[in-house]
Amino acid sequence: MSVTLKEVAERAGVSRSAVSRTFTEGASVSHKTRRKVEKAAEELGYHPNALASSLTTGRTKLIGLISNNFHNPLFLEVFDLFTRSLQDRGLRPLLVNLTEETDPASSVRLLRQYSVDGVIVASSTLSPEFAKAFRDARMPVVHSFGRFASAPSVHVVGIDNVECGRMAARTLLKRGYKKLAFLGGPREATSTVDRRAGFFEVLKGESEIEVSESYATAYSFDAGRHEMLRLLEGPPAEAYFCGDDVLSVGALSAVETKGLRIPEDVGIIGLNDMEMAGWANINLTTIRQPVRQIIDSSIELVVAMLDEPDRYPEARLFACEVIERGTLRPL
Amino acid sequence: MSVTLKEVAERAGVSRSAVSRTFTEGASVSHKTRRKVEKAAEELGYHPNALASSLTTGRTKLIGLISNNFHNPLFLEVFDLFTRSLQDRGLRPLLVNLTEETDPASSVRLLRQYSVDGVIVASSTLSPEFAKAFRDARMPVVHSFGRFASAPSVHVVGIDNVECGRMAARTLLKRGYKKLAFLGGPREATSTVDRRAGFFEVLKGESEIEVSESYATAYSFDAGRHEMLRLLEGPPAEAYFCGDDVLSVGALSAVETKGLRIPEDVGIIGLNDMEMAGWANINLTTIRQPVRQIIDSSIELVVAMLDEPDRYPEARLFACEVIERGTLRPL
DNA sequence: GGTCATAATGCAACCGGTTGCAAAAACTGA
DNA sequence: TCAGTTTTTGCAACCGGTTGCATTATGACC
Repeated sequence: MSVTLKEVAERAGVSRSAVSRTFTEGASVSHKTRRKVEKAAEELGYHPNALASSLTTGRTKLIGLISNNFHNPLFLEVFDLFTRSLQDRGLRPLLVNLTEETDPASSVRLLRQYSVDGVIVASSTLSPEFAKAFRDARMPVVHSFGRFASAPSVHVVGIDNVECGRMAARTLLKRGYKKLAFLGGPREATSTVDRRAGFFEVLKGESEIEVSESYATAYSFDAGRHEMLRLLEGPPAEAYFCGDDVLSVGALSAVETKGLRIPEDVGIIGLNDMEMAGWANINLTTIRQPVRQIIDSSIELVVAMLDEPDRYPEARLFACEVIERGTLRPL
Repeated sequence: MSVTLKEVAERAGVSRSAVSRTFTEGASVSHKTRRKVEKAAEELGYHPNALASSLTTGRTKLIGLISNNFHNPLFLEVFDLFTRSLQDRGLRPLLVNLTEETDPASSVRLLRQYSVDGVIVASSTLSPEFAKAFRDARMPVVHSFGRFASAPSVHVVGIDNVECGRMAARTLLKRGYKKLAFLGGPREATSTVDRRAGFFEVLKGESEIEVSESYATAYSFDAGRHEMLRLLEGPPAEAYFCGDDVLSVGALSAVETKGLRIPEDVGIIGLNDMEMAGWANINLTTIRQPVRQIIDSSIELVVAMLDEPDRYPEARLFACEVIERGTLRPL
């Protein structure tokens, strides 16, 4: 089948060890043998078998990348960045699609079978417990886009969703909206809970501000549109803080369908700043989540854990920022 | 570190072979030992190391999934389906993001190092040569969404882009459009070339039909919008066949920006039927590519090649269908 | 109970590498 | 030239499994 170490060794007239050493960084080989080996390897078209070597080195350079967000356009960007960054560091992503049907425990088993060096859980909707299952199995794990906790049980890299809620509230207040609403994602999602909390925290103090809340069943276009259509059967709020950008786009389309103008009649602010939010026909005012930084930091963290498996769990938070576009009335 | 075969064998009081056989489908083990082994394994929390076994079996159950389409929303659906289907068959996707910078040869090397059982190249813009590099390295490979060829050099699963071009032309003719245009994706992409060919083939015969053509620099929103804005500086065509759906959405937004009505002033037909095309605020008439079928078929094919590595290359084509929505005038 | 076919088991070699260790080779300085 | 030091090298054991083969245990049948 494939060319092996042994064949190269024979051709080069050296021992197998010598060949192995030629291909291991920092091993002791003389120039002469190295050249002989490289020549033989070249002629035979030899490439070391990463899996075989992982057996003794204990490193596969495989990173499990788990997500359940295969319907959120933001995650195409997320996958793009993750795969690029991992590749740049010589790591390979083993992708796991966590569907409703798949048993969480089975993904732990799976990634253990493949002896991945580390695991990145990329999801804003999964509970911290999920990532913890990997830690319990003694695998380095980082929860990206996960919920901030002041005493995290696993490494978390993401944003402070509560603060995002506050930010949204302040942004709306500053623009003079009096009748506000929170249009959240699924109630169970930790991100929904936190964003709501921050939003209401700021508004609670404000007299003469009216706030209402409701929830879409998913972070999706259809759910957002559906819920907004329902809301618009009654008198609308002046501005909505929507669970995320996809939800916002759904809500926007509902508003248009009902013949209301944006931002004159109804204002909308989203969260994420997915690429599409900037498209001219959507032009969504939103809160940007620094995706690239979160991803780079997640990878750094998981890499650091390779050498330091018992590293004390930390939460890394990145600041978000409001991106002004066309779905809120100007200041 | 991790529990091994040997430890289980010792605990169960049997040989290592016995343990190995307990975990291999169809091996000969008595009920009694099997039970002993299972008990010991359970107590120790043993799980076989897939990579170690791959060394002797020659099967890793790893499938390289290569793509360069990390900016096309359709591919989020593609990745979703690929990962699910692979998982359902007990295969694991090793994702490779092929960027402009990455050297094609290096991805061959990479996937060879990880002894993937097979490779799926998922891209409509890559040349058939790319997939061929894997075949030359004697790896089972399937080019999904690749270019149809009557004498394919590697397995191709996809659609007949020429026929799609014809289909678009006929659809526009049937609606009585007289002044048509092709707004293609990048000139180099085989899909662009083929779609154009089919489109013009049908229209060439038609007298009193006026056709023009131009190209966007990428299958992207910005490129589509940019090119359409440019076109709209002159007198517009009555209807455009756009390179794909993202391009179409960009074009749509340009049309709206210029204050023209859709479909009254300008008609647009796309290709792909990505999820977003059905969103109420986009509502794009388009040609649906049967993504699920293409993916299932690709996986079937690559699985079949595991047992039959020299299987004669074939091209599998799936029929497309026009999805009527709101961007073309009705019949 | 004895013969024979069949099923279950363990041994040992192997998959494609790595690595500790001791021996050999290559330097160093006097 | 030689002892002492450093580098390079090969041996052999190991990583965590699988598998062909010979041996032993089991069961069927008379």
